[in-house]
Amino acid sequence: MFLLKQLPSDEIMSVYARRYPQMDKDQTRKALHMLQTASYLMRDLEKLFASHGLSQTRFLILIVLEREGGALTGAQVRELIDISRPVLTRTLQGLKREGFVAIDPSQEDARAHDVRLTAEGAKKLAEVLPEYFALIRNFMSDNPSGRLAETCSPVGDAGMNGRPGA
Amino acid sequence: MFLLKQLPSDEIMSVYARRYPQMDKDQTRKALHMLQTASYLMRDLEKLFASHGLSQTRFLILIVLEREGGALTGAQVRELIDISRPVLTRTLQGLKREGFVAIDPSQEDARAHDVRLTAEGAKKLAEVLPEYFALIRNFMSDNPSGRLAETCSPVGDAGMNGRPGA
DNA sequence: TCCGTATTGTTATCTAGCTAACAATACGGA
DNA sequence: TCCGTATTGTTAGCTAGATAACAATACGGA
Repeated sequence: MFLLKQLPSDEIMSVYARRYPQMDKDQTRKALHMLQTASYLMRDLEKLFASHGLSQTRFLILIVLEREGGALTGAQVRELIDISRPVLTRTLQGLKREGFVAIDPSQEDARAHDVRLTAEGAKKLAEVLPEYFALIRNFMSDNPSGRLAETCSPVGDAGMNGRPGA
Repeated sequence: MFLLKQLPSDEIMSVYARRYPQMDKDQTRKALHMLQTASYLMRDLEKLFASHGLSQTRFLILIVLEREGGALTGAQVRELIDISRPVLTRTLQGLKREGFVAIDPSQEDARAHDVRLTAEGAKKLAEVLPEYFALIRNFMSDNPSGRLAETCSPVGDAGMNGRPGA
């Protein structure tokens, strides 16, 4: 997460540009703005997920299980989602405990487990997805992607979660 | 962090668009791509910071202290960086322990502390910033901001950190 | 003045990511 | 065959976020 409330002013950027020749002022401005915008969106999404007893990672796992249809082994899940093995283990155990996925020993490989979405898990997804898409739509219309590479507005301590540009 | 390796195909997006009328296909695609790109950049930055004994938050604190010149109280730091008070406390204690900031009781307010950058802290910034700007420049030229709202390339398990589009 | 409320910073405790180290299993070449 | 190496998943222990609850201090109106 990158939660600098106010991105560096043009003046400050120029100081750094002079001091560090490897800096590209325009690209840096775009990158910082992207980091900031994405961080706010991630935080909003995490909040939505949390209100449904999920998290970004839990949600992603359910989504890819639904997307792939049948069962996946842990290793296959990790080909789709870039998380460490321990995080996958822990997250799957939680999802299983709450009934959103079923985990059985794999037939082909005694080391592996087959993971699949339960009816409960599909229900949970169906419950979250409408709000998920609505959140993204609202966020993106408040933070138009044109602005995504443009603005660098000094804002003071604006309202709306103290979020600049929201 | 949002580390879905392969964003949903256009076909899958269409399925969801049909099922959930509140979804805006194009905005959703842009949002997911931004989340993915920003997550990879954040991870690269964290790695860079870690190699210098810093973290995103530690770095941001040092940067705003340098930017503001003089001393700031904790509350003032939190007007600039959107983190919780406990995180600020803990992070400042670490930075103090390692000599990057000095913390003294505030003259005007017995509750508050004045935080300022030490020479060590400034030196650390000067050591990290060239690599920081170089990383951003390289990242942005590998992930052009045009593509930032465009692509949705199915990629398989590409090399380069398994990162699609890098 | 002085009491209620707000602010500042800290502690305790939770979640969620990571790496390192490990056991169990699979696989392939001598 | 069978031994060295890969892979799969787990455990232990770290860092870094978050909230809730708290003590100390500030401040403002009765």
